[in-house]
Amino acid sequence: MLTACPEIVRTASLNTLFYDLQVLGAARVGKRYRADEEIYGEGEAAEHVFLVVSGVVRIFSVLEDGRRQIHAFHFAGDVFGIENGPFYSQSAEAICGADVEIRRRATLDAASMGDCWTARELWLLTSVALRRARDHLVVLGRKTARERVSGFLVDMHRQMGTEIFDLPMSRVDIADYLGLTLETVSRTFSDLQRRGLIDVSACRHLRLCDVPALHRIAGGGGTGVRPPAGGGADIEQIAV
Amino acid sequence: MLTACPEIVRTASLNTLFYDLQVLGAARVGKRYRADEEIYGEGEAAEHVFLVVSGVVRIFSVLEDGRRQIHAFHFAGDVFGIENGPFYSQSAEAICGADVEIRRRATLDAASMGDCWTARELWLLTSVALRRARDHLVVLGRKTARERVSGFLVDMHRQMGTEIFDLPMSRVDIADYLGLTLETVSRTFSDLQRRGLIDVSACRHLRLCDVPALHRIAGGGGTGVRPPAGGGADIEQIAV
DNA sequence: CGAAGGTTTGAACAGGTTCAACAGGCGTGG
DNA sequence: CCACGCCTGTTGAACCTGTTCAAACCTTCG
Repeated sequence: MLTACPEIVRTASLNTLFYDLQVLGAARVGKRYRADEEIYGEGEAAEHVFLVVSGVVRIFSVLEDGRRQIHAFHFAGDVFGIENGPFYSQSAEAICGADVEIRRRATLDAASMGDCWTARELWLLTSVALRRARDHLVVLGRKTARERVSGFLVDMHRQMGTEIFDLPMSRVDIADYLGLTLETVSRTFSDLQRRGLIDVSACRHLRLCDVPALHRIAGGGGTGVRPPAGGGADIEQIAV
Repeated sequence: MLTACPEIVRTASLNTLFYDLQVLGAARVGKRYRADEEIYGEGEAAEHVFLVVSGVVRIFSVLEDGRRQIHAFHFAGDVFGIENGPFYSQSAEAICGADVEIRRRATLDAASMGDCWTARELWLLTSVALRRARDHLVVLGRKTARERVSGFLVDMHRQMGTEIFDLPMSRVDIADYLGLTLETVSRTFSDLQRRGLIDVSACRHLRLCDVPALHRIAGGGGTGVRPPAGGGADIEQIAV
């Protein structure tokens, strides 16, 4: 830990990849984005990678007729914008005011060519994104509105670390993330409140009164089925 | 190209990663799976990686109550079963009789530690899987039954390379892949046939009469929106 | 204080599901 | 060789979840 470089330490605590780049002497650029400001658009040349320092970022695709699917929300410490091909395959926008560290992708590419550790770090980040995307596939393909919203709240709880928190995103964002309409999301919130599972004091301000119950409603494990503790050779008997 | 080792050449034509492992002297194991046979189950120790040589494999998750979501179908030349963590996060089964090459994951791990090229190959494979998963997210989250089925047929067309082909998977598999019920898939097939877009002679045997129309119905690009040819700085104006 | 955007709620509607019956193909066995 | 049964797929009808359209309700910010 290089105490001579406090900025490095701060970044290091957020993400290993950016720490590596720091050590390798990559030029450091930070930028503040305002709410709803575009960070990059689908199809643009993928020349940078990003690290959320504060705030929240949404990654999404839009169809010709305007239908939008949000793939992921990224919070402080999350890296996004890693691409293997020449173009960004999704768009990214800040949801609220957000500080973002930016690095040249060329630097990263070069680093990963010469340093297996960096290459494996890239792989790890992509693997985690893939696992999440597949969990999300199960949600969008097979879960009901109530299950989706409950699972989303459990995820937010895990992210925030507390039962009481403010949602950084609007009902529309949640709807576009969960493959629903904003009305259905709103109705489901009201329903969960009526059942005493949550407490919506100011539409963005939530209190989860019964996380285990929400977890149960979400079905399985927040999103998708997690492997049971302690190996799983006996799982074969459960599988269809 | 080592003509002295014909097996290597064959494998090389299918996949770079497995070729690398071959060169590195990894023990070669192949296995034939029967239809519906499990290859691995979610939660099992992830000790192998697989390459489809012939046949088709489905990757999926199952919820407690039996709801199933198929994440992907893998055809000849596709690698599957690559995991970053200790356990498989999905299950895999052969859809029809399938020949599969199997390699020890430990070998791959060792290779990727010492050889950046292998590490980057792993990253590439995971990146492609991620891009596909995200395209699939848009389909499951935002598309209608007709769009899903049309997009699926276009994808199969791309995979098979011809307008006439046999579907390797059942209606249930297609439904679980597209987040629909088998009845809806069947009805949509009938509907597309009535409109003269496809010709279903024997329930598995298809002829796509109008691929461009199917592509159009699918909305955007088979699945998801592909970047336009030749850069895309001007895309910013299209993005929401 | 007033306007504007985000949210809630209501009522009608529709796409897809569910349950159920039927059809066709294929392998088995008489 | 044909009959039977099983499995897969198709079709029908009722139903339901979530959507759509519309109005009212905050609440926040200028």
